[in-house]
Amino acid sequence: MSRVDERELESSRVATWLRDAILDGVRDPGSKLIERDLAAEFGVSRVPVRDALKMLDGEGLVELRPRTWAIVREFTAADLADLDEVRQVLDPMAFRLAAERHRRDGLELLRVALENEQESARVDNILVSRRAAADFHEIAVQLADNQLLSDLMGTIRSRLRWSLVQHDDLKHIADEHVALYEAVRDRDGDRASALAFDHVESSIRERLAHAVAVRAEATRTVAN
Amino acid sequence: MSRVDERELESSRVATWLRDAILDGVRDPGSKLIERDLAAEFGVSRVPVRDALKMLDGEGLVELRPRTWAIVREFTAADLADLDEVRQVLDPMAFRLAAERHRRDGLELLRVALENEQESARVDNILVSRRAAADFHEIAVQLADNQLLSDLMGTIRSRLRWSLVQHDDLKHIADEHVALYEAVRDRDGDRASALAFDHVESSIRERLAHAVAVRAEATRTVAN
DNA sequence: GATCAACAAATGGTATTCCATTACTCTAAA
DNA sequence: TTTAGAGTAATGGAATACCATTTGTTGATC
Repeated sequence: MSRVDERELESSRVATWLRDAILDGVRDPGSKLIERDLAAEFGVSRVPVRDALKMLDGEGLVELRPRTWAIVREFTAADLADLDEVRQVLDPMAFRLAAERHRRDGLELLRVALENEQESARVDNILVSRRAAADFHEIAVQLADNQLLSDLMGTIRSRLRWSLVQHDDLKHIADEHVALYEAVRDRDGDRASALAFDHVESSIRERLAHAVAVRAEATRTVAN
Repeated sequence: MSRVDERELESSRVATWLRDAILDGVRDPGSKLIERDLAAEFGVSRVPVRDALKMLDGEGLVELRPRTWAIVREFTAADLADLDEVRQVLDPMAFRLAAERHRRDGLELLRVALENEQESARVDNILVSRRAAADFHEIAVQLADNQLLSDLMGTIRSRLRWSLVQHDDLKHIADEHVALYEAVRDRDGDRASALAFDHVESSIRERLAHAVAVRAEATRTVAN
């Protein structure tokens, strides 16, 4: 039942394994990623590991320097700011197009994801809610029906997932998603676009508040 | 003098070779890319060829299906439309940020690229002018000082280069670049953004006109 | 004549091996 | 004690070999 799909490539499995390890914090930013070690650890040869590292490099999760070991990408505040700026143009575009172009079955998928998100946010199931929120975004991008946009979003997906760990006002996010859904459903591109912009702005504000809270907590701890 | 840099990776050289072959039309869209053949043709083993195909897959120039041969990506009208839509949000963003953040030495680079473009457009040097126009865009993206934006633009650079082959009103492009440069120089983000949007729109119109002209020509030829 | 099955050829995925380059360490000299 | 340098270990890049999967073709059957 839970047996792995033999058709999936080893390199993809290694990539998934490594990606989760990095995003779950098992591998520290800046730490070495040595092909031979990873290969031995995962039980494959170096070739699929190389391929996997290439993929993660494309996603921006690892830094692949020529002729020396790769390292886990260190995300800085500047990286987060860059991501926010890009989202501020791509998310409105995605939701505008989704509103203008969605078909009935696609809208239904969006609705289901939204319901999952609301329900899990209501009962404070952080992991499921985060996942559903990510699904909501992803489905909206699909509805936009622009393959290049989907590809670009795919390359920043891991970064996004990483940035989401930074804050967690799930109910607030779910509420904004409700408004976004309604704009898409009503085929109101302008409203969807504006809401998406606001959504990014509010997530930026929330992250800042979160960072301040963490810093205050740290200061308090030091003081004691 | 023109001796190759031995420090550059073999895979990068293969990628450059293949990329140029595809963009120059030496390899037809849809044609097979067989690792063994490419390796023999370029005189290396399959390994760097595999790596190169991975890179070009990331750039959207080749389609890499699992367990069977890769093919040269076939660009459709839909692909061009997708590219235009993405440019309509990323280009304004890039020029707005470039206007707001540029430093003196960066602006100087932009000015030099612009002068090259104007001069070569004046004497109808198509190749140099296209190259300079591409440089102008690329430098502007650098001035925007957003690493993620640079990366995303990098992934669509090959597509852009491909789409540029479709039209060639060089002087018109150069004129619009002059206006863009002035907005950037004046640190007028709003104007730069609006001009960039118009710039994309006019390039879309021009391509359409070009396509219509080509089709009319074809019809005339058939009629004779 | 069309269709499907089986076999053969071709192809990409992976493992193994070797090599050039890089990073580390230890020693000796200032 | 610090620093420069040589020697050594470690690492990624590339070549080669082998295997599983896919594709193309041929022939038999309906």
